[in-house]
Formats: sequence, structure tokens, C-alpha cells
Amino acid sequence: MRIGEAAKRAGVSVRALRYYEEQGLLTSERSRGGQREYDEAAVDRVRFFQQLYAAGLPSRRIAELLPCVDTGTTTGEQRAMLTAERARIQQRVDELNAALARLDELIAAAEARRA
Amino acid sequence: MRIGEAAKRAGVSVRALRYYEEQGLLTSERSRGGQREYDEAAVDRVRFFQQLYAAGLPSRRIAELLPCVDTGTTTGEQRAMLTAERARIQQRVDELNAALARLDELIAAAEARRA
DNA sequence: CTTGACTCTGACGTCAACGGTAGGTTCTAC
DNA sequence: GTAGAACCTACCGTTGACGTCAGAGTCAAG
Repeated sequence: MRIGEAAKRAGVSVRALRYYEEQGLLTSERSRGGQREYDEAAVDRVRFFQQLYAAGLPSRRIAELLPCVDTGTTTGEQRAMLTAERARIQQRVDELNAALARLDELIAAAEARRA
Repeated sequence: MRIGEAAKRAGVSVRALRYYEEQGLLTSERSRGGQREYDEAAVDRVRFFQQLYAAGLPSRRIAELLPCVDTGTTTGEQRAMLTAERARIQQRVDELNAALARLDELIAAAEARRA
């Protein structure tokens, strides 16, 4: 499929796909006319990026861990990065839960005063 | 206390405090010389901002819900915003947990292949 | 073989939350 | 009363993940 459909299926913009390629996160075949061609795997890959972006990883880090995903092999350094990122995300989850608790206080107070 | 100490106690930069004031999130008394004066409540307030920032709320939204915090009263619109933000954050937590699961797969595979 | 939708490569624009700097003032300690 | 730390305003710079636009080429349909 071409870039427009791939973007739609992955739920991102056409520009985003070109950006990912620019950053070395995504490759693509080219038609004889020079247009990008993607397969289903590329769509999955992009969805994976979205998850990692949502988790706060910058594209640099994603690029660093892509070899693990692609080849299935890891260096000690890469394993260390994976667990470090895991810890960072876990911490973010904890922060968000704290924020949720805080918001719940506000909401409860607001509802009480409303009644 | 002056801005330097307030920043240190809140765990942010001096620049950040001036930025919050610029955005209408924080006020301060001024000494006769024009220097900002903060109390403990301001420090707490800033810590609260940090929590909300961590939860992904932009300063615009924070500014919108500050009246609830300050006056303790809410309009229907504000209550709606509070619960909407709550839902958004909850969704983010879910996304992060999904990312964690994904990373755990990678880590497990890496550890297995290492051994 | 033309039309219209889609795509291409640059390259500049955007937005948030500050960082950093310049040039000058205020405060605290001695 | 003076040195040095801390503070002031004003303004430009930064970073990341794209948005947007220009000008040109490509592709599927009729």
C-alpha cells in the first residue's frame, strides 16, 4: 500500500511516516516512480512507535532499541536501556496515579459542594 | 522567602517560577525593591503544578481549573473538565501499562536469548 | 491523453515549557 | 559603604514531533 493508506491504517499522518523514515525508524520499498510502498508489518511497527512515544521515549531511544526488535539479539548495553526505560515508565505510571488521586479529591470536593 | 529558595524548595528552576507567573498560574508579593516574595502555600502550589504537568495537562488547562482549587466552588463546565481530564489520564495510564507489557516481552526475550 | 487524486523533496513554521544571556538593580554581610 | 550573591525585565534560543506550503512528478480511471 502507499503512504496515504498506511498512514490511515496506523492512525497517524502522512507527514509522520516520512518523519519516522527520516529518523531511521522506518524503511520502505519504492515503486519505479519513487513512491513509498508499505506492508502490514510497517503498520504494526508504527503502532508500536505510538505506544513508545506515548510512554515518553524520544525517537532516538526508539532507534536504539529497534535492533533488539528486529534481530532479536541484544547487547548488555541494550538490555540495560530496556530495563532503565521500563523503570522510567513505571515511575510515570506512579506519578499519573498520584495525579489521579489528586484530581479525585478535587472532584469529590466539587461534587460535595454542588449538592 | 525569595524566588531562589522557593524554587529550590519546590524542586524547579527560578525561571520556571517566573514562567508560571507569566502564565497566570502563580502570584507573588513584591518587596519594596520589586523582588518576589513567596510563602509555603506557593511552594505547595508549584508542586501541584508539577503533578499536573506530569499528567500531561498544559498550563492553559491548569489555569482553567485553578479557580476550583482556590475558591472551592465549581461551575458545571469545570466539573466536566475535571472528569474529562481524569478520564484522559486514566487512558494514559492504560497506554503506559500496555507499553510496559510490550517492553517486558522484549526484555524476557532478550534475557532468554542471553542465557 | 488528460484529469484529478496522490505522492515526492525540500524548507520553513509551530507549540510548550522553559534555558540562557544581557544589562541593570537590590539585598546581605562584612 | 562596598563586594558579591541573588534578583529584575526583556528577549532570543532550544527541543521534539510533526504541520504546512511550494513546485513538480506519478498513478488509476475514463
